[in-house]
Amino acid sequence: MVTRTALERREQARFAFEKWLADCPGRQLLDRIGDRWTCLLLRALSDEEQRYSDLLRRVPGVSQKMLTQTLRSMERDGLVSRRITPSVPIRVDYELTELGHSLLPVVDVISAWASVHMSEVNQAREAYDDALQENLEEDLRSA
Amino acid sequence: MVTRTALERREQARFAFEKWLADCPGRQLLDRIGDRWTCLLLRALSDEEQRYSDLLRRVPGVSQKMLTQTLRSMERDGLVSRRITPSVPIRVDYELTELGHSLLPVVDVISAWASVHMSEVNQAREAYDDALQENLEEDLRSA
DNA sequence: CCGTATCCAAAAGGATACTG
DNA sequence: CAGTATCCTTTTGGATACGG
Repeated sequence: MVTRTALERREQARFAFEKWLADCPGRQLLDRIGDRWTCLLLRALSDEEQRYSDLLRRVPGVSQKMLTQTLRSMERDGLVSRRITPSVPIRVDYELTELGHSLLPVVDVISAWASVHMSEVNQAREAYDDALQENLEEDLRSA
Repeated sequence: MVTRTALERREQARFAFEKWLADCPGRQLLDRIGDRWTCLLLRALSDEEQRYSDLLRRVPGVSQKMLTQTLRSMERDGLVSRRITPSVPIRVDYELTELGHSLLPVVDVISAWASVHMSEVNQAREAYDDALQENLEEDLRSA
């Protein structure tokens, strides 16, 4: 019989769960587009290919590090293609692949829901925070 | 003339950008559903209301802390409603609001794209990593 | 021009123990 | 039963400096 400590069993269970989670396709996609820049880059590249320096200017606030990192992982996942022109100075263009294009409708659906309903969310948020505030003050008075 | 240091100007620019980013509805929604548990909970609650302890069991791997935290922020944002039955022992049920329900088609679109295309993404990923590995070995040989 | 490398701060999230 | 509180690790992403 194999002896296992509680820790080992937990590690094992956790590993199995992580595996299950990684297999859930929707979760994987959210890991992919849920970060700070991927969606913005998809949009920035939706119409035409762009060179690195243009993206750096067109996407407000992105740092060189994050631009490179995000573009690399998008390339790795087959969402963009990277074309190098070894001129002087060097020029690199990024373009959405077919797979990348197929993702645009999805982000459109997300944006559409957001532009319709996000105000409701923000209202709910304010109402919730106000109510919380009231309760706090009430607690203070009764104390 | 107002004198400002470079640091102040950067802070200012950054603040303005954060504001712009916060105003982008799509980005806000991704911040909302892009976390580890929100989508899973939306699905778990899609059919019928569930009590806290059921959710804890039905959603594999979620901790008490994250369940409570996620449920709270969903409630704050008007996606779920919370009903307390002060019996002994106490009972708390969570139910999707109308707003929460309206989000289900969105996560369906995400899941749909994922179940169709995620295998392509994984293939691209492997191909990319393999190519990278080949290059590494080549570099070693030439060294 | 197009990156890489390094360091660092903030945030997310898990483990565990405790409470009304 | 339904949480809170605390501690800790991991991940994310920004700032800065340097390189081909």
